[in-house]
Amino acid sequence: MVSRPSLETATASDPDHFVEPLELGKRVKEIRLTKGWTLEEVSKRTGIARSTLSKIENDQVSPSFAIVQKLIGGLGMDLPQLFVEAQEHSMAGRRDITRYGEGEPHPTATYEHELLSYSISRKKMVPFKTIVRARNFSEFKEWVRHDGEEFLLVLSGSVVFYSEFYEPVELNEGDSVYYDATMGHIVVSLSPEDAQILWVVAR
Amino acid sequence: MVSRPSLETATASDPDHFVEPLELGKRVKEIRLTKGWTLEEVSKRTGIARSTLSKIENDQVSPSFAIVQKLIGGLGMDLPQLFVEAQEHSMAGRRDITRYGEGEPHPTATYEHELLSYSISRKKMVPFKTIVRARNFSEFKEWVRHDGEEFLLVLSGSVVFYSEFYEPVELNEGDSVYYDATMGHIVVSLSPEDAQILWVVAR
DNA sequence: CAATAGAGTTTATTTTAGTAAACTTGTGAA
DNA sequence: TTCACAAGTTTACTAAAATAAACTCTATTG
Repeated sequence: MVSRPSLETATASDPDHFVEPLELGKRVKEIRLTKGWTLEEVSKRTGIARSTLSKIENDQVSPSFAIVQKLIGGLGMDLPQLFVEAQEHSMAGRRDITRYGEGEPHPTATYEHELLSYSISRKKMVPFKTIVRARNFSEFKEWVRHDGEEFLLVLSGSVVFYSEFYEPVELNEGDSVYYDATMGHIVVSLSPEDAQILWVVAR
Repeated sequence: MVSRPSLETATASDPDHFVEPLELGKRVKEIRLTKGWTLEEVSKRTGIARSTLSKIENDQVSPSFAIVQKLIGGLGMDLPQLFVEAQEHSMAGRRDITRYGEGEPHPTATYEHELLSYSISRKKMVPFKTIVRARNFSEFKEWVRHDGEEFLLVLSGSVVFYSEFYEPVELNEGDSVYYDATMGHIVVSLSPEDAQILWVVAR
């Protein structure tokens, strides 16, 4: 038999377009073994030949997208799961306390932010308390706008919440609003003292 | 020339393993045009032949995973982006105000929850205010435990925050804690009046 | 209105993925 | 030990993807 080049060889011969192999095979095998399935069982579930599955697990082929889709169906997982590294979540069993007034300060011209739980990175939410210095819509050059969703709770004082597609609305102590942060949004104080709010952002 | 079956035909002949085609081609073309690139430019960037790109965009082939990886690199996108339907996020341009005391009540023996922003579903975070009725660790049968991460802010009164892997800690008004919610966690009031806290959960 | 060139498609061919069947390896029963 | 067979790998082959080159279509220019 004429030996065919292995995947590795083929890839190495084309270094310009080498991409992190993503260890697809390893990942698939891992999932299969976790569920205690044999190649034959996965073959029945997916309609992919046993031999093909073996090659995929050993990185002897670069499966076509059609095959990858069958795999996903058969292994009962969604696409991101297959590729995104089995990232043990960074929060595992952790907690982070922030005492009153001891957050990380982030002052700006219009807002005075105090970042809470700043010692844990890579978390799903970012909570911060903000003293709203701004009194006027015009103090902002532009709508504030960013990815994700935002929750706002008025802790003290009262504010006006401006948002791109809605009329401005007054919010008093204890009122809250949940909104799409890609929509322009701006908050100004209405009370004599600067209002204080809690903000939580999630991407 | 002998005509070869189209992708559609091939798929249709194997209905058992038919999966949503995911309109990969459409998606790739969309991205390419957005960036104002020609097939030739993408070819140079990815190392994939112009003809192959054309076929991918027109769903005439089911590209191999190696090709998909090159595509991702060349188009400057990550994998999920390529596959996850350009899902208009459900929050698009929306906001939801909850006035003080007007959330959706959810009383339990130990906690009295008031769900905020309950009219928007499928959001990234779930915020609620809770009056902590419990005074004692023993009022709970089991650790409370669920997926995701949780942020807690004490709005009034003082509490003790018990968590599975840490010593109990006293939290007073304005203190906050961010933690992994899969770790057992329980809160009890310490002050004469029931403490009130804000909770935000993200999955 | 040729002639040229840019962008995309199709053809013809090579290369690689996908499969059935043969083979290997390991395990346990008789 | 030998037989059976179950799980996985490799072989030999077929089907399909990947490519270069030829082609089509538009738009532009002299």
